Amino acid sequence: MIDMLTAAVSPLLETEGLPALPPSSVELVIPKTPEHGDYATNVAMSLSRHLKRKPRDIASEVVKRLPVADSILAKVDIAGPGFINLFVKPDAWHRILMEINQHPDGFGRGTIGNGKRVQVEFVSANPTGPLHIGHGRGAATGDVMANILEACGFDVQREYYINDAGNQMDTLGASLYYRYQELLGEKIDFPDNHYRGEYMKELAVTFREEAGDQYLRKPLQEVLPMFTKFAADSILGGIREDLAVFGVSFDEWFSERSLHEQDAVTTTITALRTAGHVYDSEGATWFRSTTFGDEKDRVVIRANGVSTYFAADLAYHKNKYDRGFDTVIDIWGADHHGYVPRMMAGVEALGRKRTDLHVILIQLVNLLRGGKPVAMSTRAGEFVTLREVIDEVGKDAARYIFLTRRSDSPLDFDLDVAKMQSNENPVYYVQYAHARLSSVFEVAQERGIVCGWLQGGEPPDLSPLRSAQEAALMRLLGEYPQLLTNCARNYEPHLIPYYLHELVSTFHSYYNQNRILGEDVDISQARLYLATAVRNVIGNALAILGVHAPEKM
RNA sequence: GCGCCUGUAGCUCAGUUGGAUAGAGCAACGGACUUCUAAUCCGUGGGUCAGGGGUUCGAAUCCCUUCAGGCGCGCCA
Repeated sequence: MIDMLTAAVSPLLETEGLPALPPSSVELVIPKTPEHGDYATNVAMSLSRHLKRKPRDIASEVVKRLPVADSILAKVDIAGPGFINLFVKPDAWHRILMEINQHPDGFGRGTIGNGKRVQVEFVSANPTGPLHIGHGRGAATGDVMANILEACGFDVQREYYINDAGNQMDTLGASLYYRYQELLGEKIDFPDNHYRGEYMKELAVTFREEAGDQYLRKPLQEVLPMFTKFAADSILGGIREDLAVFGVSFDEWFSERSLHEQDAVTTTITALRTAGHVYDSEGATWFRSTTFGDEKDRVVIRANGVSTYFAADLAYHKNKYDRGFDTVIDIWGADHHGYVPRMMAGVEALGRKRTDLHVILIQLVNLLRGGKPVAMSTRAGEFVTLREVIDEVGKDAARYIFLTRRSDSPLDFDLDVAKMQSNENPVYYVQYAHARLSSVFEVAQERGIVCGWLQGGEPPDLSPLRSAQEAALMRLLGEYPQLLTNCARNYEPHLIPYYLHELVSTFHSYYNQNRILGEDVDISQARLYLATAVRNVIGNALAILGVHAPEKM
């Protein structure tokens, strides 16, 4: 459709001596009211400024060049200030159905990625405690973003960055050490700035089971590395397990420590120094991030000779690009937003474009129960873990709810609503439609109705699909590929739940008013074919969300 | 003090990147199961798009400003 319009408009532009249209300026919109056609475009109006002509005149020029006669267009109108309204022949909708049902898994898969290599780095929680609910939102967003990019033809890698360097690791090891001593009856004044969560006590019990009492009263310095390793390994193991239960897996678990071990931090700083982006001052080494728009320069090596976390992050991002990724997506908590400008500056200093890095910020999750906030105190080490949430409401509901908001706006997550098997819960609404559709085919089979296309046979005669409701349904189905492209281009996975809701609601309405398995064989066949397509697209979209599409509920 | 984000129906939020009469869900009220799943559907009410100014054919969307809320501003990670 877009190609056709562009083809009609371009010659007009050439005669006026103007450059060809950028593709984005020919936009097809689905109007709100049916009188405005199946599609509409505002090209005429956006051109009017360049051409210095009235929009309606341009519109009629464009319309004259549209190949109405032998195309999928039934009618073209000019309306309002210069909208071009396009009415599509039913055949066009039928073609969409065939496209879907002949390649159910391929439908919606696009090629805009063109095999470009993209890395999505997400969760990356410090291995100092179990994942909490906020990490869950990041996990769902990252995983689905990766699914979307894959569907759009990108070559995607999922990575978890393990912050296993720095003094927080020593703190972790010491925390375990103190809990262990406590367990063996020592009187310990547990230090304030250490990890005091309940999980640390449990870890001490496990440690004792494996190591016995041999470390009782041993000096901390002597045994710390072992305690640190044990704690980090166990906690990371738990994180992996929780993520697996949540349906999230990674291609690569990248250790921060490995960067230090390869001297990557030093190498990166040297490279930046050679390029003139690093200087010494006040005994420290600085990265001149102000060159690239940051508000002040940043220390990379402190006066005491120790490199900063940011220095490691520079090395890490250099490493990512060295591994051949064209684009890198980082998913961070929104409280890190102040960190974005310096990271962008770093990326540019490393010789990449700003657009080679995209940071998705994840806002807070407010956990509610029955509309009331669940008290969470990180200071006391008490928080609701991701695992507890999954165990209570299930993976599907959790994933879906995490994705029903734009990631940069805060999310209220009500445990009671997520569990509710009712219309208050958006997950069931969508899943129910899939189950309902599945059930139709089951009944069809019981009645001996043959759906040949399901076994690779020809589609039935689709001409009975003529009603406005059917057209609306088919148009929505046809929108799905465009939706995925939008999600990928704007890094916005939340559009999928909204799309699904609209598709499913249109279907439920249709289902209530029309009998799919009716008296008339031809109508039944055509409607079953439509139902097949609806089920395919719902299943497809749910698969991208990582939410189960049930046959029965 | 500076910076980023947010402000849309009673509540929670969308709004296709500047388009036509601003949309959903929940909550409220009234209806629909002898039928392929009522976890559904149909209908009703509900708005100064935080306020003000500007840009233009056209603004919830872009610019300026005021107000309100959240977050961030370390040689921490």
